[in-house]
Amino acid sequence: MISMYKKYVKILKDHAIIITSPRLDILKFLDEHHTHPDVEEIYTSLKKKHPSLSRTTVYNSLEILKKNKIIQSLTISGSELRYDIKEGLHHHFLCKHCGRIFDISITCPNMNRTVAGGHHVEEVQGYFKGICKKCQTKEKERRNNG
Amino acid sequence: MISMYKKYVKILKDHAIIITSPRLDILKFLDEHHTHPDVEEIYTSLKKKHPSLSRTTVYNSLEILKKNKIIQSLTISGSELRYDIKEGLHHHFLCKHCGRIFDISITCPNMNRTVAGGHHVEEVQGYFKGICKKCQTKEKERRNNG
DNA sequence: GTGGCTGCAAATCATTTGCATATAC
DNA sequence: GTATATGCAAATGATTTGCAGCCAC
Repeated sequence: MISMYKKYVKILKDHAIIITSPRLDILKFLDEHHTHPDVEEIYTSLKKKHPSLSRTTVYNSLEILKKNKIIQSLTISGSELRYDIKEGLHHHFLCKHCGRIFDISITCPNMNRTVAGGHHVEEVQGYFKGICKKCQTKEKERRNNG
Repeated sequence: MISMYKKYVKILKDHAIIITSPRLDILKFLDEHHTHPDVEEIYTSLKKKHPSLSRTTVYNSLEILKKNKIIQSLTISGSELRYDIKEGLHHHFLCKHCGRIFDISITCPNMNRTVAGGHHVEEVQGYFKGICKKCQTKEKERRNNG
């Protein structure tokens, strides 16, 4: 049981972060759900197993993981923050129809630059918005059948 | 006096948007302040000339200008929305030190694509974060003098 | 043992909503 | 004249803060 968490214990240890179950659970959740969940989704899902969990702890835990660059937050939705395990450089696509966020592997030489307009760049996020593959297909089917 | 607004009257007319003073004022403000202000800054500034102005109207006006693609909103700050007159494709840089947002003229062939990962792209925003030119200079001076 | 975390309740901040009045066309 | 915009106050929703008790080290 505990061994399932070995991977996440190591990540926290490597960053000298105190090991607590909320932190392990959140890390595990983000590692297993690459759907860019918001705080509410994470909270609701983990609350089932750990009824004493509070939203505050979710906020705090996400914050410390973010400060240690283990995860990142996305502002692409415009309302709530969404979270993502940081693995390799990738960008994001938001479907205006279904609201889902997808990883995009487009790379851009200019987007990896550490200097832009004379400013020192530490982070880059590319946000793409439109209609996702699945919603386009559904729309076509709707037109053909209707 | 009114002639100062001719340019903005035309923009609204061209988009078949009803002409009202809050809309003209907001458009003028954004055209003259390329600082990516938030609602509060716009509201506070215009309230001086038009004390009856309400925040709701600022929100409503920005919304209709955005729907007509005359302006765009940025989520780069992570808390409040910031607004920008839409003139040519450009991206944005947020200084983590002073909080200012700068336009970045970096272009990227891949970022203009209308298809990404099979999804249909309608909008693209590139967000860069780090330390701006001015804050870097200040920091250097501080080190040299201190 | 103790500093750092957790969890609750209350506070805050940006934004939205409902509705009466005013205004553009 | 009528549809639409404005402005106020109240509601909502995400996030933050203050603080008491608990747990990892």
